Amino acid sequence: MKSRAPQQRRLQTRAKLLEVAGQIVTTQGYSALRVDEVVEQAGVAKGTLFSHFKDKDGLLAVLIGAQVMGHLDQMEAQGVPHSIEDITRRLEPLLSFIATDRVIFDVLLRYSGSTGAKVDEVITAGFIRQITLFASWLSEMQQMGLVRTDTSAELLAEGIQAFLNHVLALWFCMEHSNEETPATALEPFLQTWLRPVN
Amino acid sequence: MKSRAPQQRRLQTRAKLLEVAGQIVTTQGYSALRVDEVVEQAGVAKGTLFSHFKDKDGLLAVLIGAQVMGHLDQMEAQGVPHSIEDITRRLEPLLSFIATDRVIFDVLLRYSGSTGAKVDEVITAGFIRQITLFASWLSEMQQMGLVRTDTSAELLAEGIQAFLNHVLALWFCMEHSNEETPATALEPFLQTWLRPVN
DNA sequence: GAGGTAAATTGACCATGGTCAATTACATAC
DNA sequence: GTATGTAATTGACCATGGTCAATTTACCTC
Repeated sequence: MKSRAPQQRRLQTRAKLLEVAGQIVTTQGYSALRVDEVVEQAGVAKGTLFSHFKDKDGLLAVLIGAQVMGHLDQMEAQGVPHSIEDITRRLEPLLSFIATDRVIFDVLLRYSGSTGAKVDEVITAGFIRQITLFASWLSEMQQMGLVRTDTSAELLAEGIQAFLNHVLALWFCMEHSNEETPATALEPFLQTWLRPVN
Repeated sequence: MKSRAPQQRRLQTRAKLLEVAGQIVTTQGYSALRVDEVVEQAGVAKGTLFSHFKDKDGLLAVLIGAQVMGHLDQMEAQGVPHSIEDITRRLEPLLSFIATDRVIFDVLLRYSGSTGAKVDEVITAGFIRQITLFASWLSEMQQMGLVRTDTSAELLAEGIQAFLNHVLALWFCMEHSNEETPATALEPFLQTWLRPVN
């Protein structure tokens, strides 16, 4: 059960890997990231990468998690939405980010569950934070009579999550030649899900 | 635009591939299926498999699609549900099937969208049928006052789909040591989503 | 039944993620 | 400083899905 703290060398290696991977991602996109390219540019062996991250998705999860956290910061800073459409507006940047690349969606979905233990993972932490944020919004909006009160804010928050994933899944299956965005597809679901009863 | 009908030889090869693959799946499960094993047991070259199916998922999709169709037959045969809990009961077998293996869920999710064109694919056809079935249930239940009428049956049907995927995604992320099943997790969402408005 | 043509199949080859026994670098005790 | 144990890293190797130019097979026409 005892384990020493990691040495600086290890921290540097990890930082280098993330730096290189981040750079590749920003210039070429998530789906263009190759393990071989990362380790080559980072100047380490392949095995090293996999001693730092469980697998390629684990590396991606850290990068994606950071982006998601940034979006959550933005969302949180804007305060409680004034209406249901306002929720859609708040969600729009995050939705657009995920919609840019299927692998983002895949990684998020894979790590998404775990609304419970194992908070150590970045993605998991992001999801917990997201659900918590939604729930706090909804709780306040319930008190203001803006959303239904016959169901707990937590369940409503989870439902939003479900609809987010739904519209994104559809998004990736379609040719979206039209100007439809995931956010606009989300709106009717949120209305029906959250609108106050009578 | 002209193209001849496939020869018997081709149909036989395809049937053989599906037969072998189906057998492997039933004895070892979907996630244990290997392309090399299939082609070896089918007595054909690797390239042949990929001339019949776009990729490994394409092969899996045919097998999974058949199973899904079977479940839809069952569901349809039972007639319109008498209540919201009844919907959950109808859904339970399908849900359990998907819950047995992550790759089933992944394949279904990948091909799930396409509520539109390209009906040729098995999975797509299954999804369209599923949504249609849900919608017809809900339409009838609306008339009987069993589910809310302030939203179209089609949107409600899509929402059920979203919740199905949601509880399944959670299912695969958790250690389900407890006796919780995807179906029981689904119930509260369906209640909140469908319950008539006062 | 010869020749031509398109369908069907082949299998060597590639791309890519991931493994693990062996090796090197570091820290700590003496 | 030297020994010793552990952390960190290495890179040859493997597993597996997928490609495609070349080859074989079936069909059609004269």
